[in-house]
Amino acid sequence: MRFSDWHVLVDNGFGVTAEFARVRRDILEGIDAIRWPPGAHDFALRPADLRARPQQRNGVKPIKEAFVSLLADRGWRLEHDLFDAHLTLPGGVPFAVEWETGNISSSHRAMNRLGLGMHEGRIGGGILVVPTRALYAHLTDRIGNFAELERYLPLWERWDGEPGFGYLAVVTVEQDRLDPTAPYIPRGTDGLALP
Amino acid sequence: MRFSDWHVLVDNGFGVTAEFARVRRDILEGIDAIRWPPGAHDFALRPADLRARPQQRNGVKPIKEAFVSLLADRGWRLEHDLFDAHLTLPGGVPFAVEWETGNISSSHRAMNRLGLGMHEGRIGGGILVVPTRALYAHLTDRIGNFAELERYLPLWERWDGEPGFGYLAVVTVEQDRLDPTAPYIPRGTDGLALP
DNA sequence: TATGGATCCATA
DNA sequence: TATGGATCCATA
Repeated sequence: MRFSDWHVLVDNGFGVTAEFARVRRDILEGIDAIRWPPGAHDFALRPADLRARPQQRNGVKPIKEAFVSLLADRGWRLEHDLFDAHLTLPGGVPFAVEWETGNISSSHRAMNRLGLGMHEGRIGGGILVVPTRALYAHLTDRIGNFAELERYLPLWERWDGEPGFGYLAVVTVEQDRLDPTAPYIPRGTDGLALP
Repeated sequence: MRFSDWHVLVDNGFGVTAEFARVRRDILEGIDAIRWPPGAHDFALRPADLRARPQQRNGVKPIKEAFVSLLADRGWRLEHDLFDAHLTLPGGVPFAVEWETGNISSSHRAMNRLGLGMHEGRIGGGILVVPTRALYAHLTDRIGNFAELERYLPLWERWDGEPGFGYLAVVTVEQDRLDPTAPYIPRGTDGLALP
């Protein structure tokens, strides 16, 4: 999958550290590891067909697996009840990453969760990964997406400079290309996994 | 329906004004106007049956109708693309109310929407109405509820004292009583519901 | 029981 | 097309 943009909302200086360089590299490599169809060398998505009845769209559940998997390989801890993944940095401060392909409203909760984590001193910073609008158009309806989150960014940028709020960014991802011959990513509980 | 609690998160002094007294009265009367079954003198809810397959629960869509209707009668404006209802106060500042029976994550978005409205100066304050956990237990699964929102309140209380942030509260509501002989509130066909 | 999510609906 | 919502799912 293709990394699109990195929107920094809060940065107390962490963004220029070596620790950050490592976080950034892990996340970019995690995004790059996402492939479709299984075994492909990139992420080629079958376009949604909104005229079909019922509409044909790609499901989202399997998408993040390769991402989370790579982070785990890189030493990140996966604890579903906290954040998708977090890494304890040399200074002893956990840094969290949330991959958000739930409903757009769930992205609001994820941002608030990162904010609360910083407010309570449980994490020093975090990143939310969401689809661009161009990717969103082909996935399950109403999935989190940057375009819709964008007008709320000023609310979260207010945290910049507050004690405990070390770093916060929204990272966007997109398909490498559309391919009408690719299979749709299965939806629902049929349990398909990316390799 | 029964008013349960009024949790004030932000108050720049609005809470002691005559305008606030009017807002409060309208909201309390709006809550009181919610009845079940239709035509009843109170809100008597059939208990959810979580052992049945599929689970039997009450839908939420019709619940807020009487509330919103009463506010409209009291001069509040209903504009679905902004807030459920808002009232322009003598000072010229709109005050917003959101009735939240969407998913709990949608309650996070609603709080952020109120915050953004104050940040941008479009409203002077707002109120979010959500079910208590006791009401939540009998409604569509994962509906917004106070218990689950509670740990995030410190995040929104941080807005207190900030310019533009006049007033913010979370108001909770609950059934008057459970009644096994009452009909279930009908559900829609959203999400994964079978048609 | 508790929490994060995934999916489809309604309407402007 | 855009936004808020409503409904079940998976799993600890």
